[in-house]
Amino acid sequence: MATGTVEALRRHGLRATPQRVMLLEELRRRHDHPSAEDLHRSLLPRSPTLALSTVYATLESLERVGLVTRLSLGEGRDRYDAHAHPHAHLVCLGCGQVQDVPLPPLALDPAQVGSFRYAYSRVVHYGWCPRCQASAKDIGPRRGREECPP
Amino acid sequence: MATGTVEALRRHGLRATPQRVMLLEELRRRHDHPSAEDLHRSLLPRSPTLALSTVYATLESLERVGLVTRLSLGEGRDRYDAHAHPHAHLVCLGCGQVQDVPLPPLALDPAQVGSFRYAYSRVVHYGWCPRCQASAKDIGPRRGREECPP
DNA sequence: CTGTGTGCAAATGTTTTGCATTCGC
DNA sequence: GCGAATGCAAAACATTTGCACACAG
Repeated sequence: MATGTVEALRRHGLRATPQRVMLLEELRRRHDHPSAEDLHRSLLPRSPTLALSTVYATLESLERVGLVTRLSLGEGRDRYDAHAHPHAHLVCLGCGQVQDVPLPPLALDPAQVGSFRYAYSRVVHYGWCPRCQASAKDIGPRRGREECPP
Repeated sequence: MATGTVEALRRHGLRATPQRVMLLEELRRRHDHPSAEDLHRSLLPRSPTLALSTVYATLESLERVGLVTRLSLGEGRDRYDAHAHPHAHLVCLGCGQVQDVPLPPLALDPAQVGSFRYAYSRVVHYGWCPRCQASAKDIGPRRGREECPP
């Protein structure tokens, strides 16, 4: 299993250090869109000298070559995702959990984009997960968002 | 012109303080999606004692009642938008400028959302503006993003 | 008058940076 | 061996918080 990861790194021109292999594997295994610190905490038992700044540096390298995507959802910290297939994200306004959902086809009118050279799009849906619907107002929205059209 | 702003604030249950009026007017006038500090810098000449923390507090109030939208585009600081009509954003990967574009119709399959209570969606398109296409590699991407499917 | 909003300073939390050492290739 | 990556400490930055005073309604 390490093999696939090592090859992926090399194929993208990155040196396969143990930290990078470990981090990419962890990120490919998880589907909860962890933050840099989440990843650091998860890996520390297995690799007690792993520095948080190395996690950041590694995530930056992986993002630069396209193996990882950074998500900024306005929670104060960024989340990371190593799942390649294009998808949208569904965020719970109560507890902040993020799950992957299929990407609706985006009919992007070239006229919209004007003279921009178009690269890609990101779609995020917001709503309330079952548990947060139940616990009603117990948990306030993370970083206030009550309505907001756009 | 101040009148419309004052009424908008009251209609949403907010006290119409000079700071709130000034800030909402500035934000409604601008189309460049300024950050809290951009706004503070713009307003300081007109209101020399305006505190940055007041800008943040005010933006939070305005966001809470839906008069303002906060955008987290992964630049390290958030941007704000007071234009109500639903729209998507088009971000230049070179210089970071953000413009409003029409929102493509999102065919959101209810099954996708599972048991979430759906609230709203955000769509961001990325690309290169004409000027950054020209100056090719002069300016690196803000906070590295070269490809990235999702 | 009452309670919310403001200004100021200090704290918080995340992400970045500088630099010596280690290690992949 | 060479250059890139790591670990550690310190810095930088945006944002939040605590609290006394001011002011909108």
